[in-house]
This record gives sequence, C-alpha cells and structure tokens, in this order.
Amino acid sequence: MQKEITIYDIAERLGVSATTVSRALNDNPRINKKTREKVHQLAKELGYRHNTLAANLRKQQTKTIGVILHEVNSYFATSVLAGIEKVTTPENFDILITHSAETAEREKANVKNLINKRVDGIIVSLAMHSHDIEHFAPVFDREVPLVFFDRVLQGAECTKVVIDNFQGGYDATNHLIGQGCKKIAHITGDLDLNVYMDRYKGYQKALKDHKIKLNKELVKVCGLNKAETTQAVTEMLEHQPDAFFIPSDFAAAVCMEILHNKGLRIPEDIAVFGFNNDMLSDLITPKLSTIDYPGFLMGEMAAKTLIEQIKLRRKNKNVKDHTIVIPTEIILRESSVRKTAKPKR
Amino acid sequence: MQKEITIYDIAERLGVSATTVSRALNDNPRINKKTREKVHQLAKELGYRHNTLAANLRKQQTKTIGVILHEVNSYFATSVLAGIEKVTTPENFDILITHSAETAEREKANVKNLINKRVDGIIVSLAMHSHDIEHFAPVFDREVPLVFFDRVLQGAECTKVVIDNFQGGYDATNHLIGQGCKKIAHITGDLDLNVYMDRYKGYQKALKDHKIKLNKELVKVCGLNKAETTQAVTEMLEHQPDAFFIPSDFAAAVCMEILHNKGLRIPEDIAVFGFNNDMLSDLITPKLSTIDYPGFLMGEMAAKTLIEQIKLRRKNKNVKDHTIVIPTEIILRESSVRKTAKPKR
DNA sequence: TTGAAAGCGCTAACAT
DNA sequence: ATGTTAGCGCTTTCAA
Repeated sequence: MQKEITIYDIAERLGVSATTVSRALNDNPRINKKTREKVHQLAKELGYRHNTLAANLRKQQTKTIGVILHEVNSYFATSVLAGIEKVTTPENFDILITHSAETAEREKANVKNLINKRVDGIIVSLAMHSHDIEHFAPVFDREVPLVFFDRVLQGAECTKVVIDNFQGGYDATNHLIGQGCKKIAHITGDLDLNVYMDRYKGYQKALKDHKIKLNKELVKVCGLNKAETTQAVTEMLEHQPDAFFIPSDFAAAVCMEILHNKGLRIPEDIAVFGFNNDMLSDLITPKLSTIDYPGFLMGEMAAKTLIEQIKLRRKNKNVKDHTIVIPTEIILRESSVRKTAKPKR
Repeated sequence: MQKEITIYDIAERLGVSATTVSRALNDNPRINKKTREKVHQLAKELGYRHNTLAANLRKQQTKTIGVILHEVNSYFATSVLAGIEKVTTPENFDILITHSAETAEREKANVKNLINKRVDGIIVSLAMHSHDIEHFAPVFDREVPLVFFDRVLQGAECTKVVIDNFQGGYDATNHLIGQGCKKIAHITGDLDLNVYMDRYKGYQKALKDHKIKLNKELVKVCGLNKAETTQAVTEMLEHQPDAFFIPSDFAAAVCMEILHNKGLRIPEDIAVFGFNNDMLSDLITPKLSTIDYPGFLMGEMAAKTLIEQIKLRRKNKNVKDHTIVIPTEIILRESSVRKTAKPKR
C-alpha cells in the first residue's frame, strides 16, 4: 500500500504549516477562507484521511462510548442498541459493543478493554452471573461516566436506567387473577437479578392483594432457555396450574408449544402471560399477552444520560447519580383473555 | 480525576527506562524475570492502564475489525455477529460495529469512519439501496482487507462469503411443487440484491423443470416489512395462489396471520414457505417450513477469511479474491407439508 | 491570520 | 539485559 497522506504532506505542497492545515481541515474560523478551501481541495485530491487515533491521543478523548451487553442475541438487545445509536450518532459518538455472554469473567475483561481504549463513557447491562461490581473499580477510580441499564445491582450507588419490573409483574398477575385464575405458576430466571426478583415481588404482591396465598410449589427458577423451560413447564403441570406467568416471551412461547402438544387450550384451560413484547409475541397463535419492555427507549435514555455526564465531566462539574425508571405497559392479547361471553373462534 | 499513570511514572519510581517498562509489561523475554515482576507489581499498585490509543498509533495497527451491517435488528444479524466474535476474540481482535440502516449514504459515512479509525479490515453486508461499491474506493486504494458477506454486489471482484440462494429458492419451490402446488405466489424483496434475485432465479428454474409457466402476476416485489407484506399478500390473494414462497420468515409469518384471519387453512388450502430459519419459524403455528440460513457460520467464515488476509497483508503478500459459498439446508415443517399428498421428500 | 514547538503514551531500531 | 532516541499524526499553547 502507498503511504498514508498526513497533514504534513499537504502542508509541504501548499507551503504552509501543518498547524494551518489542521485548522483548515477542522474548519477553524481563524483560517482564511481561501487557504481553507485550498487545503480541503488538495486533501481530497491526495485522498487524505484524518487519523482519528492520533487526534484522540492528543485530545485525550475518543468520542467513543463502550457498551457492555450481557447478550446480543435478542430483539431487546438490538432495540437498545438502536436507541443508543439514535442519540450517539447526531452527537458524533461512536459505539464500541462488547458482550459478556452472561459471565462475570468476560464482563471484567470487557471493562478492562474499554478502559484501555479510553472510551469516554460506558453503558452496561450486567451479566447473569455478575454479583458485584468490584470489577468496575477502574471505571470509578477514573471517574469515567458509567450508566447501568436493565440489569443493575440493587443497592449500588450509580446511575441506572431501569423499567418498573415490579409493576410489570404486578400488572400481569393482577390481570390473570381478574381472568379467574387462582393457581398461577411462575417460571422465572435467576432471582439474584433485579429484573426477575422485582417481577417476582410484583407477582407476590398481586396475590396478596387478592388474598391468594403464595404457593412455592408454583414458583420455579430456571435458565429460561428452551431445554430448561421445557423441563420446568412439564414438571409444573403436575401441580395443575390454571395460568403460567413466565417473564420472558421466548420461554412463554416454548411453554405454549408444550400446552398445545398436550391438547390444552389457551387461554380456556390455561392462560399464559409473557414479558418483553418481543416480535414473536405478536406472531404466535394465540397471540401472547405480555408486558411491553421499551428497549429502544431505554437505550435512548441511557445514552442521553451518559452523554450528559461526559459533558459535565469535561467541565469538571460534579455528576450526581440518579435512577431513571421507565414505565411499562401491559399488552393484553389472546393468550390470557378469557372471553366470558363468546369462546374465541 | 487523577492523572493517568504512564510507563514513565513506573520507570521513574523503579529507576529504569520506559523501554524496560514497556517490554516488561508486554512480557518480552529479553527482560529479566525479576524486573518484569517488579514492573507488573507496581503497575498493578498504581492502577496503570495500557493506553491502546498510543500503542496503536505507534504500531500502525489497531487490532480492530470494522463491521458494516445493513441492519442489526434481526436474529440473523446477531448470529453473524456472534460468529464473527467467535473467531476474533481468541485472535484478540476487537470489532467495531456500524450499521447503515439500508441507506447507501450511511454506508458511505461508515466506510469513511472506519478508515479514519484505521481498522485493520472490514466485513460488510451491503445496504438495500447500495447499488455500487464506489464508496469503497478508499478501502481498495489503501488495500485494507475487505470481505463482503450475504448481501454482495454481483460481478464485483472481491472476497465474498455467501450462501447458495439459488439452490435455496430452487429447493423451496421444488418442494412446494412436490406437494401438489401449481400456483406458487412469490413475494420477495428488492431484486437488485443478489440474495433476492438468486432466490427468484431458483424459483423460476424449479418451475421450468416442472414445466410450469412463470406467471408474473404471481410475483410481487415489496419491502417485506409488515405493512408492505400485508398489502402484497392481500393483493395476491385475488389471484388465488395455492402456495406462498416468501423468502423472509418474518414476512411469511405476517402472511400466515392474514391467511388465518381469512379462515384459510395452512397448508391444506395454501402452503407457506419462508427463508432464514429465524427463531420465530419454529414457534408459530403451524410451524414454518424454511431454508436454514447459517448466519453464525457466515460470520465465522467471513472473520476467518478476513483475518487471514490481514495477516497476509502484514507480510506484504498478495491476497487473492475468492468466493466462499455456504450450502443451505431445507427445513420442512407443518406449513408446507400436506399429509394427504406424500410424506416429506 | 499563520507558525514554531511541544507533547499525547507508546514502541522499536539501534546502541551499549 | 537495559537504555537512548526518534517518531507515529495530530492539536494546542504561545508567539509573531
């Protein structure tokens, strides 16, 4: 390959200094318009490319935001990313995406990597098996702005963007009870995670409000993947529940398939309620009732908050931690609505 | 924030040179084991972080691969990313993900950005509306290794990783004909894209092999989103097709919903065939027949090929372009298999 | 409006 | 086994 063109090459040919070229290229108003145009012109001719690396080193900022996701393989993840991008793009921030595959180990490596790359800020959703945030110490020490979203550590003092998981769990359960369900099975994920714990608490509160006693046999924690869900649902059926509240649309869909195969009617025999409002919840038959999880909005809020903090920090102003709670919305569809008057179809 | 620790700080405290520190940190064998340990020790104590920026500037390589996706909001996209990551992570490459939202304009901006960032190589899937690769000129000029995957430009001389879309289209159509279908509607995407064009060609070939005349009224191009698909399907129903071959699982699912609402039975009245083997194809009712699109494998192959090229280039060896074709697999499920006819295959 | 000089933090060729 | 020196390409004081 030919050598890369630098501002010095341009400076030399034009008989000006590199400083002038740099300024002209950055459209600094202190540079004569004519000079500026000449520089731009020649740069284009020579195929000059700005070296972001060198500029960043010098400026001590990268205009890059690191994102650590616990998993990328979901509609939710891509929605969040899209939301983040919506606010970062106009602000000229790049995003460096890493994922921790649900392990604390990879999460730690990602933190280190992002710090080494000198990202200006970090947005993170904790891995399933990340039970403390000690490995974020390098971030706190350096006062690199940090925003947690979705999967956060309860109690930790830091900026967070979450949805109201408690309310979501409450609404779902409350609705099922309203449909006449009394034995509502709850198959959920790791309760160390705020998202599942809060939904579980909402489930409990709704039961309590309706004077239904919590039956621990109807609650089962599993990985919510296909295999584990299948097993959990199969086991649970022995207790003859009249509803499943499974706070993951994918797992709820898996559940529905099993019920189909057993010849059980949804929602007449058993009602099913999911969580997330994933694309698939609207495509399966019957359509799945769920709680809308506004990933795009979360991404947007997280990025917005982070960029604010980055700007404050540049001015050496203090950043105060706060928590942003995004409201959820209950989406009622066929899988849980028992038409008292007319049986469906 | 406190000032960042540099190798000079460590060097000073230890009474050695920065070079020694740099070497020690990189585990260069030329450094005395004791010195090395002392350096590592102090680095840890002081909270030293390697400055990747400075190192990259100096080394003239970034160990970063740029990825340009036409869209990130799909199971396919995340599979590809996962595949790419599987090979880049052990090789210590980072990935910088950008997306073009299907516009040539953003694609162009992304190319520029990645070049400015001095990525070592680029993996790209063309945007829907990118009809030439002129904007990749800066990449070619610099001989930055480049691998196209999935959405590629027919004819262009460059390394590509694609699946056998023609065969997929052929197999799907052939199967439908085998099920007794004679009026197979084909609702597809922009035919300027190799993926849709090749599937269409496969469709045509299968018809021809079975002496069925191509009826252009049964072929309709649209954006394959919910709204456009709904309209296309509704219009198409006026021609009374006995099958839909819609090379996108999502669009096929939308189609199925419409058929449901019209009271048409699948596959008895109308068979439906998708493409991609997305997660949802296995969850909807009836389950959707489709062509498996091995995104993970594509990502893996693309990254592998790219890294090979990057390594060759470092040695100033020549890189020769080639095309890797990944075989597809037909997945037969309920939406297309008529039990009365003949058992599958 | 322009330029000279310094330096961001690191690595590598060339000494010793 | 370790050090000296130079330089990657850019921006930013400070001076003219």
